[in-house]
Amino acid sequence: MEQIARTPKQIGAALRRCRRAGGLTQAALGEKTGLRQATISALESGEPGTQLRTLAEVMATLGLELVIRERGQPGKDIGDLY
Amino acid sequence: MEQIARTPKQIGAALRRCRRAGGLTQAALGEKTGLRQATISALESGEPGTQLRTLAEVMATLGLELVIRERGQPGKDIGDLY
DNA sequence: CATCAATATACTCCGGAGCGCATAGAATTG
DNA sequence: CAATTCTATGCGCTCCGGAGTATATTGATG
Repeated sequence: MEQIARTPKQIGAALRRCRRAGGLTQAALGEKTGLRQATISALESGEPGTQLRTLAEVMATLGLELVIRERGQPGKDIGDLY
Repeated sequence: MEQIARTPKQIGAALRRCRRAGGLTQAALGEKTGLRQATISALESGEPGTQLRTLAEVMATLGLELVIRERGQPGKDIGDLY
């Protein structure tokens, strides 16, 4: 499941889906990452002030990585979008 | 060119390559984004405290997007096919 | 419905980001 | 080399994230 994001809101939404896919609650993820549940909530809600450290911590714990690429590259992933 | 990143440092390094690929200086990117050149510098250096708003602003200006996916999906990555 | 789990909000405190501004240091070029 | 461009760093300032803690609000579930 590759999720595309360009804004903090989209990033947060994607992370939320990944967390839920792993059957975790915000509190549980907070435990694993050493972050407060409220911080997870803010991140997933797309608070633009959230720090990269928080994003990285959550991604690492959820086993995720980022691909940085130019916009609208119609690769094969297009199919995964719909 | 798809760049993979898991840490603020790797994110910053990737953005730096993208900026340079576009022939921009930090100052020029700062102009376009409304961010200080020092802020661009910090982001590219991988300061973990950098905010998502800064990342998003820079990505938008450079015409980039993120793909959030699970770590290490070797075969699925068709990016290196062309 | 009632209840319990999950998520969002609120408060104070502290630290650090990003601002304007300025400059030091590094890299590039002639 | 020197000269110029680019990048990193410093200071004072304001603002807000995240910690700790607690409580609302929302969402599932029986």
